[in-house]
Amino acid sequence: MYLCPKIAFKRSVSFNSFSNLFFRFFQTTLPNQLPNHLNTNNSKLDLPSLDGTSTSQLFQTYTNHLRQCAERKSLAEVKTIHLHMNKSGFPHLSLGNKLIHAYLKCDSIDDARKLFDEMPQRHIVIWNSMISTYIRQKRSREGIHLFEMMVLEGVIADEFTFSSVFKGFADLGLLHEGRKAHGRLLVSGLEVSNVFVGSALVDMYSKFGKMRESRLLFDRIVEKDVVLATALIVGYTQYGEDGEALQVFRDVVIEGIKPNDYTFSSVLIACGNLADMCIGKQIHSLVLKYGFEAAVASRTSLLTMYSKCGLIDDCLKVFDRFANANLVTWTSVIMGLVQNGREESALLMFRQMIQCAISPNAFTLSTALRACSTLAMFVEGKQIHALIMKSGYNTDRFTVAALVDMYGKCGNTEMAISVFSGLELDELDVVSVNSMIYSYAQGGYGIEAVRLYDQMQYFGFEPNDVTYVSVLSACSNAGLLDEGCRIFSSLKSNVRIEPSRDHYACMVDLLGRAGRFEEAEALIAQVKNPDVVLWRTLLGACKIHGKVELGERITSKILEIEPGDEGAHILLTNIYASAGHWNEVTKMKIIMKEMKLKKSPAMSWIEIDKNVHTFMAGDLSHPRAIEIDKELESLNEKIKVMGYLPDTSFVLQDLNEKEKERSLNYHSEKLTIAFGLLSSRKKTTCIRIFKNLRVCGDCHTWIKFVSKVVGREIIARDAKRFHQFKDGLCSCGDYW
DNA sequence: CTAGGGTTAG
Repeated sequence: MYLCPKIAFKRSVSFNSFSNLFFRFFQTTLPNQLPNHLNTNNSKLDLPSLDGTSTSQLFQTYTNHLRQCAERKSLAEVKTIHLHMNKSGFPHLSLGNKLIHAYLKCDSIDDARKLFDEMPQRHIVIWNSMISTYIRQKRSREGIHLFEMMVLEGVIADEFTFSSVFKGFADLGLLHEGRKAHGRLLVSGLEVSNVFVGSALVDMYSKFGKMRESRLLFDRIVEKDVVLATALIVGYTQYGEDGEALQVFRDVVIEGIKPNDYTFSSVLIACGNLADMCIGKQIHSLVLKYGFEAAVASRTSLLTMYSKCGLIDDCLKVFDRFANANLVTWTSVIMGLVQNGREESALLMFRQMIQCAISPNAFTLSTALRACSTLAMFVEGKQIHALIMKSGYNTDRFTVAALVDMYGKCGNTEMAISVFSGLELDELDVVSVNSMIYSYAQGGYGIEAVRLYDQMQYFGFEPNDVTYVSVLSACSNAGLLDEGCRIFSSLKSNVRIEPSRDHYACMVDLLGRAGRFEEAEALIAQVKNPDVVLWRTLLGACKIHGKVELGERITSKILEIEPGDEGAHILLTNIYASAGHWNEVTKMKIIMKEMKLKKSPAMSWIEIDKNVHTFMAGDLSHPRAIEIDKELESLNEKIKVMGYLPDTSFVLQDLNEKEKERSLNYHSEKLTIAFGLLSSRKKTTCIRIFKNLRVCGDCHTWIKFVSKVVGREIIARDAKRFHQFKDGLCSCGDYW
């Protein structure tokens, strides 16, 4: 059927002067034999025998076949035709173009490039097609390289060229190069007369955050359209000028430009960023009016808008109307749930999504991890870690930061370290380092946190405001006063960061607990509008140091700012109680009763086999209360032998010694631990409990003894940090 | 025969 190469050569030499070159061109780009998988004997391809077929007939046949194959996007068929040309030695410049376009239609830009490179003359259309395909396929480097080659060869770029290259410059982050191309465009006079070119340019400047230049260009373009307007709107939303984005939207709609689903999704993002549910709802009704509710992207932004406005139920309603949600939509709704404090539902959704055979990506996984962190769900978190390892997202920096954060919040500093240290230096970023520092902080590893903070700067990472909060709270948790002061002064000399209340709060805590009240107060005086949190922190220090008068003074300051402040009342009551001023305690209780302020009751909880068991202080309502009581009794007997003495000074009620001891015995954390020990007798499992308030001093000592006597690791997360009890010692070093 | 804008993150 096919001609032998010799005959093909003979035929080819009889063509025009390019023929020799073209013969080589076709011969070299493809092997003579197609690989088996491509050599499908497709019946649709009916290639002519070359004997007795005229050149013009061949040309027609090839042209038709190429057009059809390109429409079918059948790469194999295009290759078969290409091979047939090779065998027949049929070369033709315009067929070279058609062949390249056929390859491009079949998404095989590399095959197209091979042909392109060997062409002696290239039409501007071919240049444009190659360049735009590269850039569309995210191979901007090659696209821009071709553009530069084109310029060097003296080919004049036209409106088609310009409308694709700017996206390439934006992708590669080459602002300067993009500007140079813009200069070339100015010479050509196409800048504002062609809306395709104009919107590409507006898009590029928007992506570089050059919103002023974007806006000036936009205003100069004569015939505006919806794509141009969307490019500008998107730019504004991405650089935090959401109000401006909405204004542009209003303006163009008034001018008669019809928004489409692309426009709506960006406008809805603006509403979400502004958390403006009023405008958001209005835009929603416009979406309905224009009939775009079914378009997937605008529905995703629609539900994100609702979740960012705090209307999580409306967000779920939108989601329920999705027939088959895609990964992005699922991820958005899971994210919405997490952001609105519905972590359990978020994890439920996450599981549902997997059941729908949709594989989570890095976005989904890090969101699910955030839900686990907030709830300190260690077991779930570990399962998601396994998913991450399986799906290969373990080098994604968002995901890794979320993993470190999850382990940190679950009190497993070792795992946080292990995940973090698995990162190569070039995979690190400020956020993952921050997560690690904060994990150290929660675990009470102050020295390690400070060391990592010093190291990160050695490796050229610029600390940000979160870094300072993390490292300062590490110092405050570990009582590292000198280090704290050093870091705080470095923060103050850092011109890029304005110290926030959080930073001050750490320092006030550190100074206050060290008993340096004057310095702490002087620090608060430096804050422009000191809020109650700062004063409350200092009030907490007063409690530790038994500073009754200072406590009273600070309380009145707090009540000036926030008359009904619950925390201040409770703290002052506690200060009076620990100083034994029972009359004052009674007065405070009456005041609080009159003001209808209620102390949030202490409670602890533990998760056993996916069930959460909650205990209040003195709470004997648990079904296994009798066993728990017995367990407590036996524990107390054992540890008293070892030297445990109940410290009744922590009982803040006016009771006699015996009653005090009894009250102490039924603190929620003790009940929870006794129950935990009852429920899991395996020595290697560690007991993990949570408490809504800070752990009390007597309980802290008690747990240390218990960890030794039962030979088990006990981890307690209180309102502020983790305590890891092991062999009679606690990771906090008794400073908390 | 070729061209421009959008959906999820700490």
